This record gives sequence, structure tokens and C-alpha cells, in this order.
Amino acid sequence: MRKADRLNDIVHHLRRMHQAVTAQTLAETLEVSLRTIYRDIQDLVDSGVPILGEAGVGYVIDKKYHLPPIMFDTDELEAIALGIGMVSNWTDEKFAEKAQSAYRKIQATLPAQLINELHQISTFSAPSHYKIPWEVNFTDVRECIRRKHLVSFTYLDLNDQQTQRVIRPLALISFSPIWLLAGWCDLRGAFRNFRLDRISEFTKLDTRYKDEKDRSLATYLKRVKEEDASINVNSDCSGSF
Amino acid sequence: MRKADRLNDIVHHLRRMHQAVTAQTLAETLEVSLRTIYRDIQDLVDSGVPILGEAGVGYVIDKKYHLPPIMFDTDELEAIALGIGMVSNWTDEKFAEKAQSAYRKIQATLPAQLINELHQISTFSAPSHYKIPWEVNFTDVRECIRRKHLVSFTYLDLNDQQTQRVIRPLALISFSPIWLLAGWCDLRGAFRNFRLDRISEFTKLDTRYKDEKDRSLATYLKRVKEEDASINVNSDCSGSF
DNA sequence: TGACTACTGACAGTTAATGTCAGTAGTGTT
DNA sequence: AACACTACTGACATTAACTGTCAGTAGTCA
Repeated sequence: MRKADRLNDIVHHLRRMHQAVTAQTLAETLEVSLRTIYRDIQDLVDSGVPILGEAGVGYVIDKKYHLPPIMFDTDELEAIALGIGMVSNWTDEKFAEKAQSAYRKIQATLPAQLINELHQISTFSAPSHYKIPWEVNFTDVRECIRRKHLVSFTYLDLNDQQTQRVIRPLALISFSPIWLLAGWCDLRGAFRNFRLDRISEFTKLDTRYKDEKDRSLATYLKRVKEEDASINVNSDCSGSF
Repeated sequence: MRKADRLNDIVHHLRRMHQAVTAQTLAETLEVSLRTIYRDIQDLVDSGVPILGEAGVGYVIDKKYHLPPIMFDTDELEAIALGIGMVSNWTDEKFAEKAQSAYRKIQATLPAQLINELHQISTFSAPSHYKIPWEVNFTDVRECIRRKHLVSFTYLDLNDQQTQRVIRPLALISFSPIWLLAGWCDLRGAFRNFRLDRISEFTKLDTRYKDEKDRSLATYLKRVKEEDASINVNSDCSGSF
């Protein structure tokens, strides 16, 4: 990673965090030594970036600091385009449409020169033949998650036993080629995953649940990460585990 | 003078001038060699700064270059985040890093009210256990495609026959859980696909090929679309078939 | 007090940047 | 068609910058 990129990353990290960030954290995130972080911070401060360090606490950045004008580089553009393509191919029509409208907005802000770069794109996503179809309406599920509606459905478990479930839906997780619906099961008092392709008679219930810390998505994700350390954890990126 | 400062100076010089500025002028002003200026300009362009060079004239910069705040709705933001997560989980480390830096840049331009929306995200991508590993360096392949280098490799076809191939690499296509390398085979005089996980001894050849319309990516994509009309074609979205 | 943190200096090994030179190719002028 | 001017690339040796390690000082907080 180029030093210039790393400096950029440090600024972005500091801006994103509400609390102070320690040099140690930055060093681990960016995979460089502590000493390098201290030198980088000094470089940034010398260049006029308003970063404040306090011993025993960490670093904070003045949020009013205006970022220098930035643009996407070729690879970043390509990554976005590929991501949009994957979403289009792996979710439902409505979500795909949203992905593409987001992409059009990004394109609209690009200067002519970068638009040409789009023609050089070399990675594509094709709909997979391995894709396992599901009958639940993807958009409905997302709606229930967002509005915190309890849902009920019939589930065909891996032993082909049909059961009726009522859960608090928390998240949809793409475990290609399948999707998992993660939720808190009030009956069992535990987190449970359900394969989207094995759900039928999905119904939105009128009851809405209240946030409770030990039954929240955050707790679930934390639990999953602890259980499976082999999964490439990346808390930076909201769309990824 | 630090390199970071010099890059900044170059941008400022170009922005201040109304006419084109030659590399020679920049070299004298900044007291470095001509060669260094050319390298600096390349660095800037790689970082997405829209500088245009014309032989016999000089450099000009697109004055309105910057990433304006974009208004995404909640679904669009979620689609982008999910796409970035998928790219991170399905490509290599370097590409994943690019995806995430693009995501950070998008975050940085979001108005405060939209940042809260990020906490409402309900779709995630997990690395798939179905992922079929490949040994070819993803980044190398992309580099060869972009620079139009011929490549040679050993291919294990579906009958487990090993053959040696030389092709013009055109695109990488995610056909989850596998990746296909699409290319023009000079020997057979036809387009061919190769599964990335069956390629070994991938070598970049020094020979670079010229664009030829009937052997181009555009022609290939057109051909594929004609052959398989069942594939959800979307020409709006560069990252998708 | 002790744990945690920012920060600094020195030194060696490594990496990146730089200048020099030699060459290719596009542009505009004469 | 010839010419001057320019962007751009590659190779190579030299130099400068960066980096990690270690060892230390001093501020903050519970």
C-alpha cells in the first residue's frame, strides 16, 4: 500500500469514528508498526490536517476539516461496478434496480476522463447457474427487518421437517449460492438462521418488536465472529461480515 | 520537498493556469527532473486526478474535478454496501482493498443525515464455503487484460486433459462460485472461456496485442448475449452482463 | 499507583524515489 | 515532407525516504 493512500486512510478512519482512536488501533488496521503511525500523524499535522492527540486517550480529528477533492481511481470504479453487478445478479429485481440507480448517480458525477475508464472494465458478474431460487419476496423481508416487524413462516429444516416459526428478523446474509435470514427466535430464546429457499408462507405480523441489546443484530454479528474466527472479519465495511 | 507536497503543487499549478503547462515548465518550477514530473503525473492520474496530457501541447486539468456530495436513498446505500461486501469476499485481497477505499470515499461525501442510515443496513455478504479457490493471481490477470498483454498458461480442461494455451485475455467473469477468464485464442481463432481454478503456470508474455474489432471484448459480450438470451442482460451497468 | 497512551530518538535494513540516458510516438508549424 | 516540440516509456545506478525495532520520556485516567 502506498504511503499516500495510507495517509488518506488515516484521515478517513478518524473522521468516521465518534470517539478517539488510538495509534495502536490504526497500526493494526493498516498493518504497519506503531512507529509508522506516529510518523504518519506527524506528516498529516505538518500538512495542516487538524488532528489532535492526547496521551492516554487517542486521536481525534476536527470534523470541520474539509477533505481535499478526491476522485475514484480506475480500480475503485471497477470495484464499484462489479459490486453493483453482483448485487443485481444475486438479489431481486427491485433491489437490483436500486443498485443500478446508485451506480447511475455515481456515473453522473464523473468527469469525462473517468467515464472513459468505465469502458476499460475487465471484471463482470454473470448470474450463476448455481443460484438456488427462493420464493419469498426479498423486498418484503427487507421491509420487515427495517420496520422491526415480527414475521412468521413455514420452515423446512435440513431433516425435511416442516415447522412454523415466529422470529424477529435481523438481517439477510448472502452465503452464496444461498441467502440466510438471521433472526431472534422468541420461542427458543436464541439466534437462528434460516435458508431463504426453505421458507414458505412468509407473513408479516402486525406486532413490532422493541430493540433489546442482547437480541440485536450487533450482538448476533459479534457472536458469529467469535464463533467462527476463520471468517474474514472486516468491521470497516458495513456490507460485509 | 516531500513528494506529497510536490504532487499537491502540480495540481495547484495546473489549476491556476488557463493554458496547457508543459512538463518541462513544471520540472523547472519544482526543481526536479523531467522524468520525475512524468512519474508524478502518472501517480496523480492513478489516484483519479483528471489530468490530460497531449503531445506537443502540455498538460491541462479538469477544473471542476471533485466528488460532490451525492444523495443516495437508503436502499441505494444498502445496495452499494452489499456490493462492496460481495466484491471483498469474492475477489482477491488487493481488489477488496480497492473496493473498501471506494466505499470510504463514498461515505466521506455523505451528508450527516445519511451517515445514520448506514447503521440500518440489513443485508450482508459472508465468504462462501462454496468458494472454489484458484491459484492464479487475480491482480496479475487484471493487469494483463488492462495492458493488453498476451498470456500463456497450462489449462486442465473438464476431461482432465492438460494443454498449453496462449490467449488474448479480455475479461474476468464471476460465475459464482467460480471465475471465468474470457479470451481470444489465436491458435483456434475463436473466443474461449477458462475456469480460473483450472489455470496454472500463468505467465504474462511481453507481446502486446492490438485492438481488433472482431476479437474484442465488446464482440465477445455481444456474442454471449446472443447465444444465451436467458441471461439477464443489462447494458446500463458495466459491472454486469 | 498502575495501565494506557502519545511522542521522540537512534540505528539498520529495505523500499521507493530520483536522475540520467536512450528511445518511441503524437502534434503542430513551416 | 521536414522539423521542433512534446508526452510518454523502459532500464539502470544512485540516493533518499520509509519502516520496524528498541529504548526511553511524559501526560491521562481510574
